[in-house]
Amino acid sequence: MNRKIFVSAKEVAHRAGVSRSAVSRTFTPGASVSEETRRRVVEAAEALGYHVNHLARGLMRNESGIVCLIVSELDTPYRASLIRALTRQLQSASKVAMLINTDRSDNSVDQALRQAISYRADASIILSGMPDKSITELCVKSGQRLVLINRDEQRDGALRINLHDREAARRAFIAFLRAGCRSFAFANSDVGTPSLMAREEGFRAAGREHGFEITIERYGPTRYQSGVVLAQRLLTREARPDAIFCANDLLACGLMDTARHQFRLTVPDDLCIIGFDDIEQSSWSSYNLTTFSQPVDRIAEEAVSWLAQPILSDENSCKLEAQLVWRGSVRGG
Amino acid sequence: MNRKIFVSAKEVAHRAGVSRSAVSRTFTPGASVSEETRRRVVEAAEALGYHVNHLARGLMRNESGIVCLIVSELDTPYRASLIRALTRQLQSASKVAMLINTDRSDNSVDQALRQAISYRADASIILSGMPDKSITELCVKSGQRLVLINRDEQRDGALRINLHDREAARRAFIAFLRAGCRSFAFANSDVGTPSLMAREEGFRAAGREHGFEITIERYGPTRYQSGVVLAQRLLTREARPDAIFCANDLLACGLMDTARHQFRLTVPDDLCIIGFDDIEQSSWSSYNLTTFSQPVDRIAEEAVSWLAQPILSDENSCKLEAQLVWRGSVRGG
DNA sequence: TTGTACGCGTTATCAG
DNA sequence: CTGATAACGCGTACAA
Repeated sequence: MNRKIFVSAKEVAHRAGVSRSAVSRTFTPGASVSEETRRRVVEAAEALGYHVNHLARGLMRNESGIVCLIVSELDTPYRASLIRALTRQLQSASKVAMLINTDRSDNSVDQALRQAISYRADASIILSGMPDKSITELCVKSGQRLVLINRDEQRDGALRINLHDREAARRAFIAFLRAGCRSFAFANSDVGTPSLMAREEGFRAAGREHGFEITIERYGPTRYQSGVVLAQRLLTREARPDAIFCANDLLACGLMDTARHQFRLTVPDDLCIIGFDDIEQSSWSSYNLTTFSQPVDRIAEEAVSWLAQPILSDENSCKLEAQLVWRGSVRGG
Repeated sequence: MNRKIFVSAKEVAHRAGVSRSAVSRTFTPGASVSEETRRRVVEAAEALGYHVNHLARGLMRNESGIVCLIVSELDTPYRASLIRALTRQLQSASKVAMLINTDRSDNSVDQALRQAISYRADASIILSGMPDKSITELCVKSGQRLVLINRDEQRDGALRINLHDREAARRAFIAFLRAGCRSFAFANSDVGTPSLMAREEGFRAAGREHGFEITIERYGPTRYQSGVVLAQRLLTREARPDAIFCANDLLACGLMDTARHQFRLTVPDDLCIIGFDDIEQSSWSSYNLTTFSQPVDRIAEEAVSWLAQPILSDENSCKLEAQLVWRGSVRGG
């Protein structure tokens, strides 16, 4: 089981009739080796099936090439597409992703970061939860880079990537208003993530400014089933809303399905809906959901390019815009 | 950028006033250390923020604890849920997942396996594509474990996990027959993965046995949009099918949406549909799709528990059943 | 139980 | 350009 017998540089050197250093240099970009030596080394390596030991190299160079992705509920469409974008970008930057699955508890995020430290990861990217301050400080002090995506809290030395959630919420309200809606609601989970709350507050604020009170309902995790429950709560109210902004697309799908199949409402005639994330399902013709797109490629790009740069300042924040994707769940457009 | 300053066992030893091996023993389960020494070491480690260097440990023990997950299109619902199940199981087994994203080319799978070798991964789990035989042989020879999920090809020393695709296809046909369908079609992508082809052939064979000729259509990647195209091709035929078995749920969703919204058909009255995978969306009320469930937890369990066992034989194959999940897209039930 | 000494596979350094 | 040698941080055989 633990009897692994990988071929080492020593064996390659022996076969090629050169020193170990020559082998090392052959596989180190920018090192000076004669064409002849390189040829012989490469030939021997090929024949033996030699591959540089990244564990040992990382030990020496003090740079493992590993970047930890810390995430919960990674089977959720938005998370999955973000992970895909990140792994791709990391690979182009000659890094490799280590994936750590957490549950919603902050404790498990701490545990994940310890794992990252143990593997001497060059960086950690946190997509879910929020680790304890002491642990992030340890990371930064140890020279590990830290990226926080859609987590709002401030952490010295970390890069924070966020969306303009409030602005988006405001635009959602305006869109509803233009569609002639007069009774507004916000459907949220009870998770309370900063970005989710920012959408809620932005929407409420926009309503207030125009003299409307927003009905707010929160329930469960940020998933389809919660959307079902939220629909049942919101659509049985005395003053039934004719416009619902959902904290994300999964909630919106659940809510839309329930509005149609259980309450026999027509979208967008009886009810306008806007979501958030622009997951693939939102473009499916059963939903055709107007929503805000998370620029996952941009997010991944920002994160990875920041990792490649030398550290500039303690306070590093990156705000990206969420673009409104017009589809058929809002009148007008 | 590469100035990392993690605390080492040496520093902990110094602070605790013991030797470096005492520190090592403290963090090695089953080693003999006195209670007093352990206490002092742990205290010092805590204060300094020490974490065992898994790179160095892996180098010594010849066991990195890393397991590579090689996958393409990881933002697809089925893949994402499988990855989630695998990472969870791996973590419970004190292993960690390294995620490598490939495109559909076999070349990129080879590249991924080289990466796995470089990091001295204890094992590689392949979810997409098929690597070259020479490379898999190198893995096995080097003592790296290999798991192939839903890839049919035979590889010495590797564990193959497969589903009873043919059986499932047969049951799908019987279900259609009982529902009173008389004109059958199979909607496939043109990817040609063994498991996809097995479903196609199993369905065709079942049809033949009952004296029916199956219409087969193939198009594009195994995704929603291909389902749209397949619907357009199948539903404009002179003899329109009243039963379509789709190679997977994504195709089924695209096909169902198109049948309803573009062709104004009612499911299951005008058209019965069965999918494969039981992705979350299939249970959404817009689809309510009858389908076969991929037992992702079982698959992950089989894979990870095999990794923990000593190698038993060269030929290791595991066949799992795909359970039929009855919903509303087939009459009767 | 504890400490010393060595080896794991690399790369960086330095003399040739 | 090349080869010898010293690290890197850890586990462990061995002696105390």
